[in-house]
Amino acid sequence: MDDADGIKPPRAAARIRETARDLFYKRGIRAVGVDEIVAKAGVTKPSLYRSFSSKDELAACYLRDYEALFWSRFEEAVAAHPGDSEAQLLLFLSRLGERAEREGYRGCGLTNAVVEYPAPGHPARRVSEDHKRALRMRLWDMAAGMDVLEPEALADALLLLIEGCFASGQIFGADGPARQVADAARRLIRAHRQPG
Amino acid sequence: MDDADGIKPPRAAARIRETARDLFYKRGIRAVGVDEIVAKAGVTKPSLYRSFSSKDELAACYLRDYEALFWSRFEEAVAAHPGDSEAQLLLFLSRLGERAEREGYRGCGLTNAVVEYPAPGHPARRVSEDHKRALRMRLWDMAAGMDVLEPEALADALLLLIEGCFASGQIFGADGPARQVADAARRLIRAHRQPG
DNA sequence: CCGATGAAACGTACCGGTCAGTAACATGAA
DNA sequence: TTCATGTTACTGACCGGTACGTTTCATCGG
Repeated sequence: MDDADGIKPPRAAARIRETARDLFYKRGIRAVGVDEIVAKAGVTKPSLYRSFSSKDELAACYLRDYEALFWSRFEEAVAAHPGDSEAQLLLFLSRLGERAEREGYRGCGLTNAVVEYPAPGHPARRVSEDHKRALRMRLWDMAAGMDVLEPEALADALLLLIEGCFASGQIFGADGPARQVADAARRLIRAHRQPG
Repeated sequence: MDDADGIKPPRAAARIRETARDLFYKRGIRAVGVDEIVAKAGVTKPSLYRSFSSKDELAACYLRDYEALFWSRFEEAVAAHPGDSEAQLLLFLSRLGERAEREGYRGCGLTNAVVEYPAPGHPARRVSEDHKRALRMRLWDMAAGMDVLEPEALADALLLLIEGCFASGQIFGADGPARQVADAARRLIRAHRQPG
């Protein structure tokens, strides 16, 4: 038995995924080697390559997991204010602003992957780009329900604030600009209810 | 004579700096090895290490060069509208928005370096953090001259837009949210002239 | 003019270590 | 048995970094 409580440890692939998620997020994908992943996961390299065809594929898997986490947070805020897309977004942003000021915050794993892998078509980049396009469309839908004059422009401006929060959070840490994200969004939404 | 036109080619250190700037910006610092830099620069590795104590130091040098380029663009916009900090900033942002949509745009080299090097105290990260703090203070000064109620909050919100433009430009390319940065800033400034 | 000298800049060849990835085989449980 | 996993050892390429020999050239005394 591998565990004193009699609880079976996760299978190798699952342990690798969890470990990769932690290491890739905290230190970056390129900075972490597969040897360290398998060592920290308590598995071996062949086990990794039995479940993932390459490190790039493992990175893509990490990003898909990360995206699922992102949407779960997003939908949680949406569910808290049914039918009120402005309140939904502001709740999401206020929570994001809090997270971005916490120690160890490293921004958005998907955005970071785009920075780490500029080559078009890279598996990791592809996952990230798809996600960002989906987020943009989702914001567009939400902005359309906010009674503003140019919902498309507002949605894009909100996306700029969000990405700015990701970046600023990991640059400045506490007491940085990230805390302004929800307030800035609120003012921006209001401004978009007036012409020009 | 080394050149048919009688023009002496740049010395090794200068060629290395130019080559490193291109490669580091386009592909990322971690992704580029010193072998490739010296090969493309037409020099050899010992020449690199005679001028730079390490790759990290070369990266820091690249970022200092990058910062100089950033400020030159910034001050150019400032000089175009003496005494009008709002016009100064909006000009800078409209130009930034244009650049961010161009092919090959890779965001801000300094922000990218923070993503690539999360470890505190890393030479590259230190240059980037210092720069971002300086930019934040500069924006704070400019916002103070915009006749708004909370210049500090406005400055931080503008910084979020700027960082969002850096990120979105390299994620979406053309027709992305980055083009909204100047317009969003204009609305945000106006919104900060009203209470709440 | 001459050849010697020293210093700076440069290149050849190499170091140990780490990278991602694999082959062959052993173990242990269902 | 079957099947997931671990063990060991390995590959070839690449990593950042360096010991050491070579070229270049200005400056000298004579």
